Amino acid sequence: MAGRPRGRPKSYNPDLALWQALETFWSSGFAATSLDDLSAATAMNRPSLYAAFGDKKTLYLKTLQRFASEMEKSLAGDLGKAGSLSDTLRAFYGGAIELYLSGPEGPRGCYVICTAPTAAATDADIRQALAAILKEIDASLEARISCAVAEGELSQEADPAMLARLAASVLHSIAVRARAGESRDALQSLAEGAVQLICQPHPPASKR
Amino acid sequence: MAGRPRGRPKSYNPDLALWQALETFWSSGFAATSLDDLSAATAMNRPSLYAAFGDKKTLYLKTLQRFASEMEKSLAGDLGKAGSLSDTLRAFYGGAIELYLSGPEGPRGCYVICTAPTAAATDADIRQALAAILKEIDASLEARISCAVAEGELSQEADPAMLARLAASVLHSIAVRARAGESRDALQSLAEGAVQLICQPHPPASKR
DNA sequence: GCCATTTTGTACCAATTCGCAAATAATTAT
DNA sequence: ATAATTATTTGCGAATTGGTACAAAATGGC
Repeated sequence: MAGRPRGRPKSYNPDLALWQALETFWSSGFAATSLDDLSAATAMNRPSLYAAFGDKKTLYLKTLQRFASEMEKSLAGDLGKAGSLSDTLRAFYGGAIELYLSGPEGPRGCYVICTAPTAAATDADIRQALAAILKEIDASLEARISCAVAEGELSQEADPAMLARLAASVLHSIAVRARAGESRDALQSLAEGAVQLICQPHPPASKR
Repeated sequence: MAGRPRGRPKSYNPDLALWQALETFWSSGFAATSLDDLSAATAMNRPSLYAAFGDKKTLYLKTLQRFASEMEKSLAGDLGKAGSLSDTLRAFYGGAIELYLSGPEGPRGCYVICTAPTAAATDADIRQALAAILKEIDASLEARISCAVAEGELSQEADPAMLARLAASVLHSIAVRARAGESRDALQSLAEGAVQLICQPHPPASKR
């Protein structure tokens, strides 16, 4: 049962509020988002925000973790399904493009790629969080591509780690291009080009 | 001769000051950089800054243009030299990596890719400037790759516009990865992988 | 009913933000 | 020299910033 904790009940849903904060940062980035903005978006007053999530930077780091965990779920879903590598990658890119174009006030790209780098140069914690997420993307793709090599879908000569990092690179670029206003068609075409280049039967990128 | 303009002479060098402002934005991004920071970096007091470059956003836009024009010079240099496409691309990526890792206080990635997207979602002017610069990178690479196709270095089946956008995508990713702290080795290896994938003799990415 | 506990709401703080007005300084033109 | 022109300096001011102190409110335990 667990019952209620003890004192006055929270008037907000922590998971929801965290996501609302994330969306606010997503629009304006870390520095340009004020505590007033966050307070308005979450319908929590400042002291509640502070008590629940710590200071602004701590809250931002928590939204990065939250996005990473949502992304992980989605990655596992897209990359985990049965099907050819090319179809899997198409679904992967397709889902990302839809997400990146789905902002309530226009396209906004990837939350992490488009907001964290700015703050990463001067803040080691944010830099580390960004690096961890990039690594996770690389690793998820590498796992799926290794699989394709093992099953003979890709040549044994193919280098899964390298191909994964290249595939991730196109994702990063799509993230930025979406926020810059590129059309869905242009993004989808870029993704398709990446799929064809990566999934070709005779890979040129021999291990060095 | 042109002589001196008329009144009191400027005590600053506009080109230098613009670059100093750019470097300041490069470290902290648009929103986190204050006019005091800019004033200190340029050794200009606030009203002089304002008179010379307009308000903060206008100044930022001018630094984006400045970076784009420097980049254009550098691109023309790297991509314009004689040599195989693969060597040309190696030089292109190599130069970018050195620049991205060369920050006075640690690696800072690409100025445009790592600072403009954050502000681009809410500011149409910045978004437009970003889009223009992305387009310019694509176009420069496409010109060089078209050349390679015309000279038979790449198959006639190759799609220069697509390959250019893929090559640019890897550049964008390197820009972000550098700021996230990836090692020079990792970045160079990624670049080499991109070169090999793009410059293979039998391209799979047929035009659609 | 009364106390302990937790959250909320209001108000406030010191510091910083961007932008500008007005006076001062340095130069050229006449 | 004097006027005209341009840049710099000082200092302001209204607004916003991130963060907190303190009292009021809402719950559970007894």
